[in-house]
Amino acid sequence: MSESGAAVRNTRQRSAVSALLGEMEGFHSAQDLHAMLRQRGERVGLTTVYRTLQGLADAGEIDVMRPPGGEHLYRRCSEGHHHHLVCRVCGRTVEVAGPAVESWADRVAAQHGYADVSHTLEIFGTCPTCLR
Amino acid sequence: MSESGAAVRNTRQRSAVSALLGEMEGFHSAQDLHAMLRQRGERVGLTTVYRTLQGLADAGEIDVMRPPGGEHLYRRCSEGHHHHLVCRVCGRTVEVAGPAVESWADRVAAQHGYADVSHTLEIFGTCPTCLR
DNA sequence: GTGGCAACGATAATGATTGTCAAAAACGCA
DNA sequence: TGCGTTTTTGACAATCATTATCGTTGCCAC
Repeated sequence: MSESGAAVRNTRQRSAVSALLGEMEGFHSAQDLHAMLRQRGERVGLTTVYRTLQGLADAGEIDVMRPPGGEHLYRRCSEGHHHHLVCRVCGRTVEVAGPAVESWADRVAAQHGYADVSHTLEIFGTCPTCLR
Repeated sequence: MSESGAAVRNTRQRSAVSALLGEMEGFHSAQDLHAMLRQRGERVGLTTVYRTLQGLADAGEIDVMRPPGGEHLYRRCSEGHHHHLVCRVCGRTVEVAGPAVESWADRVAAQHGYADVSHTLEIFGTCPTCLR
C-alpha cells in the first residue's frame, strides 16, 4: 500500500507522446505537442499530454523550461544533468555541461547549511545566425 | 521626440510601492504587496502594483523570481548582479555572488558564437531551520 | 494657473494549467 | 484465455495570475 506500487501502465497515448518527443528538435509547448499529435491522427486529450509530460519530467526523461513568455516548454534531451544556451530570437538551443557550476552551487548551499540542493540555470543570448 | 522623453513621473503610488519594498525582507508576490499596501491604508490599484513592479524590474532596481508555483516574486536587493539560494520549505533567501559562474556563462556562450548574453540561476535547498 | 500627457485603477479578458469524474483500457491472476 | 480491479483517459469546467482596456486623475512644464 505504499512503495513498489508504481504500476505505470503502457498506453498508446503515453507511447505517442514519448515517440513524438523522440523525433522533435528543440523545445515545444504542451499545446504544440498536442496539436502535432492530432495532425498525425493520434487521438490524445490535452489533459493527457499535460499529465504525460509532467510524468516524464518527474522521471527526469525530459527537460522543462519556463521562459518569461509563460508557456512551459518540454524537450527530450541527453541523460545527464546539463543546462541550456538558448537563442532569444529563434530559440535555437545548445546543451552545455558545467561541472564547475554544479559543484559551486553545492558548495555555496552547504556553506549556508542548506541541504537537498538542486538548481536551475539558463543562459540566453543571440545566436550567430540571428546576429546577421 | 524619441530619446530623453522618458518622462517618468513621481507619483504617490510609485513611492508607496518602492518604500514598501525597501522595508520588506524576502520575496513577495505582486498580490501580497498589494494587500499590504491596502492594510496600510494606501490606496493603490492592483494594476498599478503590477506596472510599477515591472518598471522597477526593467530598471534593474528589483529582482524577479519565477518559482514553479506560478506566482512571480519580487524583491528589492543589492545592486550588483547576484543569485539566490532559496529554501524550498520556508522561502528564506540568501543572496550569493558567483563571479566564476558569470564568466563561465559568458565564455560558454561566446564559444558557441552567442552574443548579448544574460542568464538566470537559482539554487534551491532546505535551510538549516527547516531541516529540524 | 493651466494644458498636455502620462499614470492610475476598476473591470473584463486572456490563456495556460489543473481538477473532476464517468467511461475505457491495461494488467495480473486464475 | 477471461475477468475483476485499478489505473488512465479525456471532455469540460474551474482556477488564477497577469494583461488589456479606457475613461478619469493628477503631475509637471511653461
